[in-house]
Amino acid sequence: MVLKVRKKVVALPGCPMSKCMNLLGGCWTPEVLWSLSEGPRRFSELRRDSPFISAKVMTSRLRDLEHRGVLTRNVMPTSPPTVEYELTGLGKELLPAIRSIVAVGSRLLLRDSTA
Amino acid sequence: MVLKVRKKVVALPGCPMSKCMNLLGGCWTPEVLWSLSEGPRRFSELRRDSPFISAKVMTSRLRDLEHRGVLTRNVMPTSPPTVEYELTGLGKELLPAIRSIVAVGSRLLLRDSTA
DNA sequence: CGGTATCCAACACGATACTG
DNA sequence: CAGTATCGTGTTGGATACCG
Repeated sequence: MVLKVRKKVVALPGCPMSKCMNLLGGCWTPEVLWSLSEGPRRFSELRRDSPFISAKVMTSRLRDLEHRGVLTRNVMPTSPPTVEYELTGLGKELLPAIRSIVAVGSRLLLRDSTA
Repeated sequence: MVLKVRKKVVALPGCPMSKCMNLLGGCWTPEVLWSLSEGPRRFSELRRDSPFISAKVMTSRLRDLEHRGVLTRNVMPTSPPTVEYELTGLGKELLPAIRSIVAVGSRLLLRDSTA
């Protein structure tokens, strides 16, 4: 099992920050979005990107994001079913925030290893 | 009671995003940091900024952020005790990410009202 | 492959009451 | 003013097993 830090995110509707945090505040949500940021990916690819996310949570996160219009789910009618997830315009609008988060995180990591 | 959306944030150590989300992924954490972004504030001021945060959560959030080095807690030896919270350098490093989040959220709100 | 259903335990939150 | 302690509650995520 992976070391985990869990916290809850509660947000107030109508405020900009909440508007955004509602979309990316979910458990593992930023990771999923990040995986999708460079193009469409399949379910199993996403799972490989983030092996520590259980299938249940991955599914629920994807469904959630789909309902919120952040990504689309395309089922290809192949013999072994293939499903592709892709960010929508709305999803892509979230990327700057995610990139900022990653950028800040990277700086913090550097700082740690430097210190 | 306020409409709430709750989600958990689980993060993996060693990855930039987790590094940052660990710091601002907590419940109400972005709101608190945002309140502090323009200068030191007292406990009661913070509570007024975000009336929907219970005292217990506010305290725990502040303690947490203090331990992580995101903010400092200064107790002034006045007769009614006065406590001021202020962002540290680390805390200020998080602001760009928060600003991005707010910026994206604002755009999303506009989009909503326009649509 | 891409899920879904069930069970389960862990938190983390809100409310309340009390303190220096 | 600025908390802390306690209780009760509910959501949520992990694990496991199963399906088209």
